[in-house]
Amino acid sequence: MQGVLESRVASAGSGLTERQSAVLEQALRLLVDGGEKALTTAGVARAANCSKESLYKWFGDRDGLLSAMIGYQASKVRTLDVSAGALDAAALRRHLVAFATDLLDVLSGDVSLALNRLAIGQASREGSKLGHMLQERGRRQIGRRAGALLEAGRKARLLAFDDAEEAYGALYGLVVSDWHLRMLLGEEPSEMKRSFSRRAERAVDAFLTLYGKKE
Amino acid sequence: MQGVLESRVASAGSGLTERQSAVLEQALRLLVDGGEKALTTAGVARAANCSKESLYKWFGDRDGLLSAMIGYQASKVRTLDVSAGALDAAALRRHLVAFATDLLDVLSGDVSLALNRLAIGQASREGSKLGHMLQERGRRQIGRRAGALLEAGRKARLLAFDDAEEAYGALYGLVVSDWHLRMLLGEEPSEMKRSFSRRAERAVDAFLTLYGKKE
DNA sequence: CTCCATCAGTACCGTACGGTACGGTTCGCA
DNA sequence: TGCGAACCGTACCGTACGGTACTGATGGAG
Repeated sequence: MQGVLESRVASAGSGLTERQSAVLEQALRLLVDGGEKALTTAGVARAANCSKESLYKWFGDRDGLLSAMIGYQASKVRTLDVSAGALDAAALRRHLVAFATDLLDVLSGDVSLALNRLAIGQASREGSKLGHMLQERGRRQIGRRAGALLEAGRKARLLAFDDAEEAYGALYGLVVSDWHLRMLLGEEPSEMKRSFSRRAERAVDAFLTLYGKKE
Repeated sequence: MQGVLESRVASAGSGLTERQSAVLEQALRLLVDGGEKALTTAGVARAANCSKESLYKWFGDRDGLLSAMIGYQASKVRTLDVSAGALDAAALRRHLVAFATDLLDVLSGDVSLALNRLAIGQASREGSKLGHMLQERGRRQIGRRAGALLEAGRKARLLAFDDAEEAYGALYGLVVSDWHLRMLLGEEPSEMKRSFSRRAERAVDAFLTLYGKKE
């Protein structure tokens, strides 16, 4: 009992035992390697050297396991906040390019693609609970970083926009375009990844053309 | 035998009998209503009043059925080509707005979302054959319309761009942003659809700011 | 040392699905 | 009228999965 408590404290604060986190790690690995079809309770139990009974005790249900996987992965990705230092045009551009590159890197990541595929596949049936989780934990998170960055740019009179949401949408669209969908559909991302930085710069330049304040 | 031949001729030229097209129609309906989980061979047979044996005879396999569904749906969507008349700035903008609105309408359609979800769910396992089909039959198609439109704009000295693919990517991103993904994840599109036309106009204005030739 | 909780491993159950086989029916054709 | 192909409806088979129950081992608490 006490042992469990210690482990729970030692974990990432997600209310998960180290053991449970390790199980989720293996489950994510299975999902990445073989898709949802490979994510069976027996498979997870075998891969993680635990019993199915424990799986059901910890996560209650297969859906509970999926939710826990999303929550666990989201808890691992920490988006560093923008340094609130004084901004000039060059620094803003650098920050925007860094944001764009990070965005492309995150979206093209193995685990991100696998979880998005999982949630999308689950979205048709009633609930789309996983979709909401991904949306809330993922987009909200990265949207906040972008929002803060854009707001800082406006405060420094380097950006001009009325609707921050619209500006963020334009930035996102210019950066990502249809690449995310193409990767979700299985297009090999190895070719793409090389041109990420160039793509990020081009997109940021276009964004600055649209929303940058000319002095 | 002859009857089959007649029916085949009478169909949309996809090499499909009317009966088979009707079956695919029911299959699409099942997929839209209940997702991939609801798309069972027995379910399709029941919904289409045909026997499972016929399903396997016509489509060979469950994957064959899925491929046939994508091909059938793609054959139904015909993208009207741009009228090659003389373009002025207003006409170009109108055409671009029409394209953007159509794009949003297509992407938010029931069947499109369901098929994309299906292909994405299938993408992790070996092949991603469905993903390639969707990519080829869907995006190529709509990309050609956009490409022709952009090229016409350049010929009329209304647009300026070096890389047509890049310009198309910018247009697509500005129009769609992350809405497609959000709809795929299950976000209710009823709210969104109302603002499609406004969104299309805003996106086209931004695109023209980026690539429009100032006179 | 004893008790008790937890957990791994496995066996088990019900169900549902993909795929096949078979009897009965319709319909074009000779 | 009789033949044969296509087809519907259904029954059937093997398998695989989600979920449960049981057994034995481990390890900490009193």
